[in-house]
Amino acid sequence: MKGRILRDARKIFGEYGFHGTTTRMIAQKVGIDISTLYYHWGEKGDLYEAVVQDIFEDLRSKLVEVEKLIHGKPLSDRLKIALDIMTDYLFDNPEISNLTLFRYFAKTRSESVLEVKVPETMGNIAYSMGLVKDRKSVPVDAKIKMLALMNSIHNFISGESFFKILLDVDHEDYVKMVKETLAFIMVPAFGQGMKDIKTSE
Amino acid sequence: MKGRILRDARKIFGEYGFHGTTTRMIAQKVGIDISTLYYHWGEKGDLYEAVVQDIFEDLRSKLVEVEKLIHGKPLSDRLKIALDIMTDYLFDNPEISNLTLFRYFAKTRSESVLEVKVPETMGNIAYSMGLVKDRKSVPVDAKIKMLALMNSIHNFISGESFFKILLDVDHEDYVKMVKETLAFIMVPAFGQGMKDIKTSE
DNA sequence: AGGTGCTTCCATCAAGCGTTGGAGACTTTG
DNA sequence: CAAAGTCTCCAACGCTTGATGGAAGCACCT
Repeated sequence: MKGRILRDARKIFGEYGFHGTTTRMIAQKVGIDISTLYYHWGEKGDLYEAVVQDIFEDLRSKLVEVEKLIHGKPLSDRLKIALDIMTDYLFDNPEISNLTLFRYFAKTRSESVLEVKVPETMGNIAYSMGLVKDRKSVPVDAKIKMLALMNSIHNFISGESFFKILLDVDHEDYVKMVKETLAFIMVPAFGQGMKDIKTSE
Repeated sequence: MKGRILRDARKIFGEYGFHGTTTRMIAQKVGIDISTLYYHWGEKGDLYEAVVQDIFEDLRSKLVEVEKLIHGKPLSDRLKIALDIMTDYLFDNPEISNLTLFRYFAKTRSESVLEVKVPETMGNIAYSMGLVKDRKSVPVDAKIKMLALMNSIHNFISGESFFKILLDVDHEDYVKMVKETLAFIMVPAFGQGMKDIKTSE
């Protein structure tokens, strides 16, 4: 039950954000009384924290999976494959993108432990992309590039409902266009700008 | 007074989003009673619509200004200048980025007339970037590229408070890094991928 | 059968929300 | 000077919110 609540809370929080979500909405989605929800998770903020923690872990383990998959391949292949897999994964779990962006852009009320772990993750992505040689000491300019990369994907996932109407395409075409656009932008940038580092491998 | 309310409402809505903002917060910021606010603007949703409309017009007129400035210049210069000016402008008016992203990513409750005007704007950007030759008939793949471009900027503006801590830099360095990163990613992409169109000018 | 611990629901609370009515104050008009 | 109009605030409304206390159900052990 505790897990079921967490799973449904993810979706609701992801759609409406922290303020836009009410505990009653979550309880209704699960099909239980609100007091049952409070029994298992305590206050709303605690549940939210747990949800954020949860999606963060999911995202991180997915990134590890991708890293193993692309290891050893040439740079532009690595990037294309990673983009492809991550895009598919996030389209299947849009709450991850939604909540990540919510966390970035909406006013934070209480600083959590999570914020320390995000840079670490960005460093890991930079490493598996071959942008840096040492996982431990990642320069800020590499981190901010990975941030831009990740956010571009998140944007397209979270904005789907809006952008789909705007571009007047269906889901299938939208997914295809997103992948093409991401490749169009990212491959030249990271392919070219990184050649100096690449040759030293 | 009506204008003063609009100006302050922009900031509050931009920081906390629609649900995160209360009419009392806005009134307090302006320094008036809530009923005065209601006297001038009616219900919260109407004020919010007005705010969104307002920032949209601001953004559009700024884009027109940029278009005039870069007209006739070679492509990579156009892009660099446009990025530079828009980044500075949005750092000065972060509510524009905040509200734009909020509108894209948070659940919409009532479809507005605005949504029809956004694709038109994206088409105009694509035109002034030299991506398309005809302002009237802009293909979807050009629009989605402009969307990606604009969103990348918005992301860095809206996420500043979060990313600044994450990267452990101050405002000045952050702005510098953002500009470098945007140029790093966008210039190769649009410089290379667009050469075929460029030559036909 | 009775007790114990865990889980669920009903009823309810105080606080905060969006919103409104009405009474004053100040300016403009006759 | 009075009347009309414009603006502002105080007080309050009904409703939704996050949150809780207590009773009922259920499985398990003795």
